[in-house]
Amino acid sequence: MEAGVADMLAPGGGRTSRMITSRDVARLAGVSQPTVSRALRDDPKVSEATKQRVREAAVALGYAPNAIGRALSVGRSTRVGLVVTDLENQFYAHVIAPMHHELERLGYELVLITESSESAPVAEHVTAHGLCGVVLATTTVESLVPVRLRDRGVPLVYFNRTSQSVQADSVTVDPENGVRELLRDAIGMGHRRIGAIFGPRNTSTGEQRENAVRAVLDEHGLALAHRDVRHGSFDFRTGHEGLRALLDRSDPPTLVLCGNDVVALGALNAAAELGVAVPADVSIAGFDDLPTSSWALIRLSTVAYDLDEMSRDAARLIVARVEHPDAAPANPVYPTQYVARATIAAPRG
Amino acid sequence: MEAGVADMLAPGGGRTSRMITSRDVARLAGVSQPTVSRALRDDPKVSEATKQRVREAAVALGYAPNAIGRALSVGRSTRVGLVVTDLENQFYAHVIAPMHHELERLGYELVLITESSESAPVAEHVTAHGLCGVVLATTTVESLVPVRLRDRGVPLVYFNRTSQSVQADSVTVDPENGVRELLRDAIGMGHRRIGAIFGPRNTSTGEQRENAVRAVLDEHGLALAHRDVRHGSFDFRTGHEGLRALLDRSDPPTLVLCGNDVVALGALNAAAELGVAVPADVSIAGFDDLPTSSWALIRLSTVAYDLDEMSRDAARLIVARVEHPDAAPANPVYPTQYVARATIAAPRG
DNA sequence: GCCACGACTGTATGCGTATGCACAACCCGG
DNA sequence: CCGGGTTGTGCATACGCATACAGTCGTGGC
Repeated sequence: MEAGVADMLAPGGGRTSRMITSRDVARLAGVSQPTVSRALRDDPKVSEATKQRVREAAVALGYAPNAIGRALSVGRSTRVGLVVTDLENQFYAHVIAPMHHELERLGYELVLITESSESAPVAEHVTAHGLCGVVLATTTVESLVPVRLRDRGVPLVYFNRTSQSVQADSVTVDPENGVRELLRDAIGMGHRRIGAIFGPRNTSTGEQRENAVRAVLDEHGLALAHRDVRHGSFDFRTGHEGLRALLDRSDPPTLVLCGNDVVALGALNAAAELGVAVPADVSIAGFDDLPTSSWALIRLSTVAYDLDEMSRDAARLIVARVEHPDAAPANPVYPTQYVARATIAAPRG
Repeated sequence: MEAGVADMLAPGGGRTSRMITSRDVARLAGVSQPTVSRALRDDPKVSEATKQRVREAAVALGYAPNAIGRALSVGRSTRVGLVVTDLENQFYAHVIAPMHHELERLGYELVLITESSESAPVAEHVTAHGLCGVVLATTTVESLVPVRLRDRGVPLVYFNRTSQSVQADSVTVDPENGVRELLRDAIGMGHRRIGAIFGPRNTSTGEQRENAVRAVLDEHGLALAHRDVRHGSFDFRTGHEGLRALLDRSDPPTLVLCGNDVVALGALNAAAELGVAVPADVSIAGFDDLPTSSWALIRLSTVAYDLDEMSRDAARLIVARVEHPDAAPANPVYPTQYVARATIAAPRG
């Protein structure tokens, strides 16, 4: 709280001191600036003795090469953008963390971009921020963002999305196995009246999960009643409002499938507010298996896949694409499994 | 799934096309490059007519000024680093989101830095990434990071931390009021045996909250028994293991205060696993009031403050410091209130 | 013993933008 | 009608780094 001690430096808040450049290192090492550049990048054309001298000088001065200068010089940066909708959404935390880590390991940086309603800005971010590539974790099917990017020749990878119009690397999950296991279990328990709170209709992830559910139900001779399905965003509120709407009727579904775990968490909490017991009165299922879903207070039955690996792979793919623009696109698909916990049980009666 | 349609572009993955520069715009608008630069930055020395022409040309070409070039030219970037420990920690999601948004609004970018165990890298990140300033949301009291940064003249703001040695802007919360309200309530309900799972001993936030608790307890003639207090990180695991340890005894505390909400969530879930009822068997309190804490399934009684505003202010402060290095430091403090929910009730017996 | 060649290192230059300065055009008052 | 000021624009250059190219050695082969 108290300031007290007279600090020994200038009082006025530090003027930002001049940067230490490769030229400073060059002067100290007694070589030219380009030699420093080459030595520190371990160019074989520089003698070992010189490298040693340069390295010592660099350490002595606390020199670190300036990424700005380098980016300008080589014509591209080492910064990849990650486009998301909502940074507060739990889901994204678990893609940002591994992706950030992997990119750092590869010598790249992660730049967060939140997609505002308009589509133009995203493409401009790229030039403005000098991005070398973009991971799209949010685009709706008909979005113009990917075509804009492709038009500008910006390397691109889809995260949990695909597109017919723009061919590119992608990482996606195949919901089928998990959904099949889940429904086999649930239907075996006696669930017939099944509802759903799906994600956005205009995203390939949303569509894909919805299609998987409908297909598997069909195999069992079941179908979703139109009045038992809701659509919305992949967020808490969608699940929260969605479940209230589904239960606000005389004959609600006995099992509600949610577009993802965050939606399911919204639904779970809505049930708690309504005094509706889960799974005694309704069963609820999620998709993603976020860490929160395994909490003792939650115990959400859900469809799991390796989100960490998927996020790291996305990082690897965008880097590979940036460094080898002409390589064949890679489109790994991650399998899913059903994780049975405590939110699905046999229906009443 | 199928590739099908022959795409009309080159098959080999796009070569990244040449960037559109201010010179291109200049050519199209029939002016010189510097004029473009001035016009787009709305320099009053450029005539309105010229500005108009330049703007049109820029739009026509889809030009966006290149941040790299600009940064190199002006000698500093518009990128501020945020140093955190763990990107998966819920808490940080709620500081990153508002901070990112505010920085963007101010024309700056957010760069995430996870503090690895070593302290040296952070300082090097600054030069390497060309950061113009840093927000430290993680530093332990004795860390060398702030002094290193200050030595290099890097603008700095402490987030939820303070330091005696390095004077700088900061945003901090004052736990006192919230803690006092909480304890008045709890002690009024009959709690006497009170335990705590505090955060790290070597952070000012941890210390400060601990001190506040001890001081207020003292006012009531109470004290923490040494065996009833645990220390750890501000994470789920600390709360989870901490509560198990505290309850693994014949005479456990009736109320456990947690260093923050994430710790409290860990404790809450540990209780659920142990079959210990909250608040019937133990009461539990948090600190931060994260969105999750107000879920119907959680209903955590906690100490609240305006984390959004605090995060935005941190963004504003670092920008102000970067732009006016000699201004007097600002050290806003955010007040706290107790939010009574469902995890604190009168103890048994 | 001379030339060709390899191994290093220095020189010159470019990346995209911003800015100090020079310069041109114009306006207005005297 | 001319000079000084004002306004608008171009020119030259700098930022830090990387790289093509030129140069300088020294060495080995014949």
